[in-house]
Amino acid sequence: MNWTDERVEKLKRLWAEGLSASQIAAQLGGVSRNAVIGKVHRLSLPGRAKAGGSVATTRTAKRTATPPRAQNYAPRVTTRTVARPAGANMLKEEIEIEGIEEIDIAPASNVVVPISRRLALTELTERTCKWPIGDPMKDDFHFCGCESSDNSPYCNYHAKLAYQPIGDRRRSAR
DNA sequence: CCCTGATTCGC
DNA sequence: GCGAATCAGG
Repeated sequence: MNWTDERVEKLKRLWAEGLSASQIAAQLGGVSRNAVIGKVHRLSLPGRAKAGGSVATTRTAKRTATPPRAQNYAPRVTTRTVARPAGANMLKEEIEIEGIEEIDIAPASNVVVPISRRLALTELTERTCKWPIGDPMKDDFHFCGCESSDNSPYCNYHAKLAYQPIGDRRRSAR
């Protein structure tokens, strides 16, 4: 990949927004984080205030202080729709999911709700939360990206929103 | 070990 | 100019 004007502009914009070099590299595609950092230096763009610090982490910590709104945590397991191609037959598994009793997933008021790091698909690792956010058909589609809990594709918070592990599913009375 | 940016230097 | 390798750090 070469540094076209378009890619350079995107680099400048994302760098100014505070994204890390690796995140920018993933957004641009075809370049490593080293390439991004090298380019930043060659462009004489202002470096980070504190070397080694994580801007994304800092922003997350700052925004986490925002009190969670109760509206976001209403039980919704039984009403959550499952995305699938139009006209596709409902799978047995999905039918069973609709039978799960409602689970109170509202966190206590003192629970810290992780804020999305807004990672792109290519930025996900084995230890980042893979909870999708937004419309996959739109530009701003991203994933939570918070640190995932052990043996889970999601962070602690989103794991509570996701379906329960098969072995732990509680059936409704009906 | 995960990650961060900074620097060096062969290409 | 480019970026992998490396360094120094959280």
